[in-house]
Amino acid sequence: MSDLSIGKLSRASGVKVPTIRYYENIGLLAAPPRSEGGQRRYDKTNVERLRFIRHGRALGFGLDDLRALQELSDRPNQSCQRADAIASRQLAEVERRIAGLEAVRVELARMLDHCAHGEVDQCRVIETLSDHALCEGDHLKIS
Amino acid sequence: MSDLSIGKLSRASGVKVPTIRYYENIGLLAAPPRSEGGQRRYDKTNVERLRFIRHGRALGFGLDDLRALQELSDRPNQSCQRADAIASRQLAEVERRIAGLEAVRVELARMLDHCAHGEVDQCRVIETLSDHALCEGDHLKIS
DNA sequence: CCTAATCTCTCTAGTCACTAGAGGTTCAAG
DNA sequence: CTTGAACCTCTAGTGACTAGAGAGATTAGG
Repeated sequence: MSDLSIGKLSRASGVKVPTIRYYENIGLLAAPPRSEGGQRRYDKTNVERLRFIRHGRALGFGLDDLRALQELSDRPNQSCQRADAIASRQLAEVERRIAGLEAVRVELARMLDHCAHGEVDQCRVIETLSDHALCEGDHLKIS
Repeated sequence: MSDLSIGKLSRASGVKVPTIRYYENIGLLAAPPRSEGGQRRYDKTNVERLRFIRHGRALGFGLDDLRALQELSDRPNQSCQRADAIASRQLAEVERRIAGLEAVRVELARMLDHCAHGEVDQCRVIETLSDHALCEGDHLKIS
């Protein structure tokens, strides 16, 4: 019930209208019923669903991961094997990212501090970023 | 000096061969001199440069940011204003990401724990990700 | 010096996750 | 019942690559 147009769904979920249609296209969001004239009519469950996607995306999950996670939540009472696989893969990835971001956070903070009373040649971001030390956890997305 | 082929540069920097050519195409890496037969010949400074790009990318900087940062490092002794702007924007973004990932890390860990002896309906990752509380810092890339 | 294996060249097209625009139709407020 | 906002489909463009075809260059071994 509560019959939302795509525009209202967009405002409620924070996902842009064309993006919602795109998600439908690629099968990430189920095609909703249509009005007489052919316009999409959603119910509130879609708001939840899109928020989930939005936050997941913002945190770096791929659409495939989100699709998998959604499927799991659609039929619970299954054995957890698949969920477990997805989750532990994601956990490792998330931890790796946190570590990398933490390193950069420190460096950016230092840079801002130096910059507050100096010149660019005080800034170590470039050095820091070309530093080979960062390569340890080098199963990065970027080859 | 030290005359690297594109393949050697690739191995030394960790950036794939086609990606190096792509960076040249879009003007992120200067076009190097060529051999008699027309092959690219690099020197060691390019290794540094590509490492910088690689790490920056892996940590979420866009190519435009990296281009800007590079330009700054090419002519230091400038005022730090621009570098500062880039850096503080990135710092805010990085901190926001860390916070979000931290929340997800906790949820994934809990999920794995539940999954260890249970069913999918115990899993709260989806709830967590659709939670509106995450919306506070809502200047997310994903609109 | 010659050959074979390995690189490298350019170019086009594909990927992911959108985003923008054209050109046309439907809905809902007044 | 009109009018203007919102909706429809479709194609094409974005960023940051990645893959493949087909042709030419380089280098190590014999």
